[in-house]
Amino acid sequence: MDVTSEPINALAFDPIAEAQHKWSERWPEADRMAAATALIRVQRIVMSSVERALAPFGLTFARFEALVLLTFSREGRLPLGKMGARLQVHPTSVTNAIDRLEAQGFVRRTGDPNDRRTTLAEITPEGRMVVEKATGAVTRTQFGLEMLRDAELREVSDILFQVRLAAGDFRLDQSR
Amino acid sequence: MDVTSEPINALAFDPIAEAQHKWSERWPEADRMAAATALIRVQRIVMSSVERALAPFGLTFARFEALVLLTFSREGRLPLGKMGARLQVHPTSVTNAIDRLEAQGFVRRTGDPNDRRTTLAEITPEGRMVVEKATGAVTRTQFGLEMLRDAELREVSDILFQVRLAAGDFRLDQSR
DNA sequence: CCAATGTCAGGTTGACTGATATGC
DNA sequence: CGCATATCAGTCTACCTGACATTG
Repeated sequence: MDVTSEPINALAFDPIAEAQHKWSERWPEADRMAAATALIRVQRIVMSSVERALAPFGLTFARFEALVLLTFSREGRLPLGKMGARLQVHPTSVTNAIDRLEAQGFVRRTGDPNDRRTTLAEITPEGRMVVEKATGAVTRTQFGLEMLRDAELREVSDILFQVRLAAGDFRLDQSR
Repeated sequence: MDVTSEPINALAFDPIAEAQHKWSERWPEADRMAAATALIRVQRIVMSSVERALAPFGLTFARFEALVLLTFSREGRLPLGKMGARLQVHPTSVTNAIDRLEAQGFVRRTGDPNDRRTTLAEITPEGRMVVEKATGAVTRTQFGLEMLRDAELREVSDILFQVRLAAGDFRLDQSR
């Protein structure tokens, strides 16, 4: 069952507000707890919206992200290690994702003549076709955020930018 | 469009800002894509902060949430179905989480005399002790959101409240 | 009889650890 | 030699589907 698309059992009140109140009676940082919990819930809403759109194409979010990253690259291919760094996923997860995409015919592994340690993933014409269609489907779901106005989207992005920056999610120097 | 009003050199190296720019050249809803991606990344930051704090206690986030929910209940016990509804997780996930918590001695299953279909999970004294210590550890990590001020936390909670409401995450009526 | 509750079997996914082969 | 790159084996958590027994 899909927890977020069709609520199992809609609650008669906001569970986060309730938890925030009870938390504050015993522990500090209730506001932070509430924000963190809201982030976790909304991430599930977004994920489930996106994955529902991707399922008909045989793609998961992780594999979709990898394909999109390849279409953004200049020549449609990137070293696996670089993909992992950019997508912030574990090296073995990249190997796994590329394994599946290769089995589906959406990418193909190539050797890098300049550095024979590295493996390049290259998007195939089939991969380009599926990413085009899948992106259309994902865009039409609006990522589950159709109720937010531009100003709110920007607000969220701005605040979360600070979190990502402080957490070292990326660097401000030129290392690419 | 700019994601933030932050230093311009930061934008060039923020992978989300970069993706937003490239996305906008080919597809609509780039702002929504950027906000959705930021939500997913920050959720990972929050999760990893919390799970790192919980690991020494043998708890995962899901099991910790279940324990906290039980301490918030009047008598320290709740039907499994109700817990699933409150935590928005799949029934089989509740069964699994309670299985593990029971094996750890933090909860115990009880029958409900009023409705013999339901199973109650009841927190044990050991469960109360571990949740107290674990909550302290989690609170000290500030959920990975230590860089946000109160106004920003509230802003995030308010905007995400709209998302949760529209997604049917809960209902707003006064019946309890 | 039908609905609700919890459980179980079986499968997928993503992430992690530790070890390994290869090449810089 | 140390270090980087990718892979593999094995493990773990969470989640899902479909089925089932029990009870209201």
